[in-house]
Amino acid sequence: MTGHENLWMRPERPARGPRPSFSRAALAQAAIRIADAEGLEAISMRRLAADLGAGTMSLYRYVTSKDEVFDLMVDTVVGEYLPEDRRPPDDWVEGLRLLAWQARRTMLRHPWLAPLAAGRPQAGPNSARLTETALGMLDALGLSVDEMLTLVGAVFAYVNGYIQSELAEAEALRRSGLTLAQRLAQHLSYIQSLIATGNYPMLERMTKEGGREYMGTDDRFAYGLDRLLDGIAAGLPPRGGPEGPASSR
Amino acid sequence: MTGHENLWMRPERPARGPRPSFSRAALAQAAIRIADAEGLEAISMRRLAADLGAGTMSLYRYVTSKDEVFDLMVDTVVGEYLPEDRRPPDDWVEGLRLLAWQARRTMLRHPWLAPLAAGRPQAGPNSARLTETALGMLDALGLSVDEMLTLVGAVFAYVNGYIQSELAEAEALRRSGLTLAQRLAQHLSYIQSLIATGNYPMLERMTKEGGREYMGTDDRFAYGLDRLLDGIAAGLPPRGGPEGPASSR
DNA sequence: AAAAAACTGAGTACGACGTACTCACTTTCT
DNA sequence: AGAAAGTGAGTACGTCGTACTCAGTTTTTT
Repeated sequence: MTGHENLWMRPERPARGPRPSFSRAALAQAAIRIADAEGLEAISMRRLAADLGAGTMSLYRYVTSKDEVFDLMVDTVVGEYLPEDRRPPDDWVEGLRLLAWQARRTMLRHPWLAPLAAGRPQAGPNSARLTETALGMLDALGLSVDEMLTLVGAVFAYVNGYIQSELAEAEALRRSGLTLAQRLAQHLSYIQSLIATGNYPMLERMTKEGGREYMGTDDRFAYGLDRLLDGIAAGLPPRGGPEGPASSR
Repeated sequence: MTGHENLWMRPERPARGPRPSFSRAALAQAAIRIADAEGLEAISMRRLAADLGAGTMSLYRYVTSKDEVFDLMVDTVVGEYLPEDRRPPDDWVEGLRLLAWQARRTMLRHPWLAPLAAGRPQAGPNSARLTETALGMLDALGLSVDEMLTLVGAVFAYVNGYIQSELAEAEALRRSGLTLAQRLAQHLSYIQSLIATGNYPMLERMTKEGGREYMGTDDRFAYGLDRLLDGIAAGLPPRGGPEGPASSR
């Protein structure tokens, strides 16, 4: 019961016995390298062990399940969200915007991250640093901790949601092996068959205006992020007013 | 090349031969029933076939891969987002808010939906109806189709992101087999060990204020959604102004 | 310095998975 | 009526996560 059932509380190195051949960090690095190069599904315990020059089952000395490998990967890479200079912008809006963009850049650099992180609670040291940093930006606003958490939670919900849908599209394209034009044409011909029923006037307009993709995906990301931050800022009390996150709804 | 490589364009029933014992819809229903009761990972082709009273490989007459089963599930359930009355609120903000809440309700009713939908582009008939409905709500605003898509994309990004993080927490709790209190205590003791380093003043404050969970998760969802809709509405041109989604950033 | 305790990494094995392939059979079109 | 084209069942293969065993090594204790 007092045992260390949590990855992050379990000591990396036991009190006695020979020193391990590698470390959790090395394990995470190796896994990240595989996932970056060949995608998440290329990671198997056998493959990972082979890359590390270890026996497959030896990995279970460092980690109790494959899932914990994923935990290590996520927490390691989440560290990249954090700006390198200790003191980010004073303005909290600029601070959160910066964090959001860093998150976006990181998730695009490691396309496996967004789906993986979305499916598990963030619990490692780097996630803690991230939370600490985000809350620190809101310190001067005079909100309760719960209000702050709600606020940054909303921003990260948007960021994760947006990037995931963006990546899902890219992934589907990659897996289909088609060119973008081919895929669009295929999708379009299905849409056309729906339009033929006469029940989809907006989709019909969509195929006619045909611009598509004229606004880059960076701009789309910025649009939603900026609107959300605008809305949050507008809803904050000018000074000690009654309009904090708690009183919404 | 003119072949039907897409699930939705492939005719369900071929021109000749005996009639199938069941339908794609029945397949989707069976899969949804399993996932609702036992989770996504309980779905295997063998299990699905057994539930349908069919041979395992017979499923591949209806679907070319397991992934297409997931496509069917997602599109089927996405249908539940749509309000049953043809004419939703006139106000576009109320319309989108309603859609967002319907999505939330559906995703909570089918906890496997959010992670699954996030990982694949929406391409089926019900997704098309959803897009049609959402765009229809914005018709009177005088935006271009791309601007509309950006707008509703932002809202759905938030909705998906929020619900996924909410479900991830619940899932982790379920899988750990602990009570909420136990899990919180465990998490807390890790946080405490970090705080002991003195580098986490905000987290320290967090443990002290200790309220936690005083704001329900429905309220948190509403907070971000309402702020986002506020921000979008505020950024719209009063009438033909220069401030549409396109000119952001 | 010696003995005991504890951890190491490699190997083997198991059950479950997605799905390719084969084949006797049934339905529908000509 | 015959032929074409579909049907569902069965078997088989390769891969996965991981439980278990065991000889060997390292560290702590006496």
